[in-house]
Amino acid sequence: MDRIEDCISFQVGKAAQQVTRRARDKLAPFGVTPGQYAVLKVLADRDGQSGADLGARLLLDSASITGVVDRLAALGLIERRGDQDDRRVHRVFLTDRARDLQPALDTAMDDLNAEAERILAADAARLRPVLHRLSDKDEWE
Amino acid sequence: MDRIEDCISFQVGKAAQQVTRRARDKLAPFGVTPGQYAVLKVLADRDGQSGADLGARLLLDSASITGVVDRLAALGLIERRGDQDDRRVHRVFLTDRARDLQPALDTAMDDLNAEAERILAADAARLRPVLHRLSDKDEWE
DNA sequence: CGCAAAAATCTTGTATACAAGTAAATGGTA
DNA sequence: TACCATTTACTTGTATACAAGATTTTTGCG
Repeated sequence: MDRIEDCISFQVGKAAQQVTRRARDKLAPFGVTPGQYAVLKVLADRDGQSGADLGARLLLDSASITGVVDRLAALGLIERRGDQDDRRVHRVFLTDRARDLQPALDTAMDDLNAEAERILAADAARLRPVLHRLSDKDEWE
Repeated sequence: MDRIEDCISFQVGKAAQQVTRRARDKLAPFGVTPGQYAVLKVLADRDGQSGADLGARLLLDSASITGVVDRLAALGLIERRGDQDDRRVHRVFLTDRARDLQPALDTAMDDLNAEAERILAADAARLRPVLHRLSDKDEWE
């Protein structure tokens, strides 16, 4: 590899950076970041998940989850409640404010996906499984 | 989009995260991060570039460049020298230590690329132009 | 039962990335 | 020439992401 631009890690990284930047712009009017949106989205699917649940679903370690959940709590979008049976576990619940906000956030992200699909055109269908393979740590040796 | 996993921004982001994690592991024995490697690689191509040059090539803003260059300077891998003609400009030069290190870093990253190509197999050739389109801000409306 | 291993969360420190704003220097123009 | 917009780099503050480690609680095993 002579040029950094030919390095696959650079190429994937820059694509992600650009897409994330777009997501940030789309979500900014609602005061939410892409990472925060991801947590809200997972909780909308099933409320009251633990930090470990969120980390497993979003492929993030416990420190990253703690940070995002802290900020969502400060925004009044989620609440932490201790689990009754296992006192190590803190479960995360959406507030009414988060539930009110959700449709607008989903619309913004649907916009983003539509733009990406337009750019990708016929390659969109092929791209997804490829990205999935790269994301899977078991594929790496 | 019902699930965050179907969101293109999530998929690209997680692929980049995994690849970057691999790059970090490959480069860690040499005390260098992926971002630092990118700057060294660009300087190996042409020494003495300005911060603005580096930012244009690596698609980073001036604050990010300042940070990476600061840390490379602290590691003794680069030196800043003021430009004679334009006193706003600080040019960045590789040290001998960086030049000695470069071949090992390139080998590590070549390894990473080979692994990625193995995972991507027949899709590798198709993936690159697609990522390039996603990275290009002019493609986005 | 009692204790070591494992699990869940949080803390601290490092490295990006970006927004917004500052200061110094340059350049074009009236 | 005087002045203002632009450019370059730096600073500050926010948000990730991860490594490493501390704490609390649970679990499994002898």
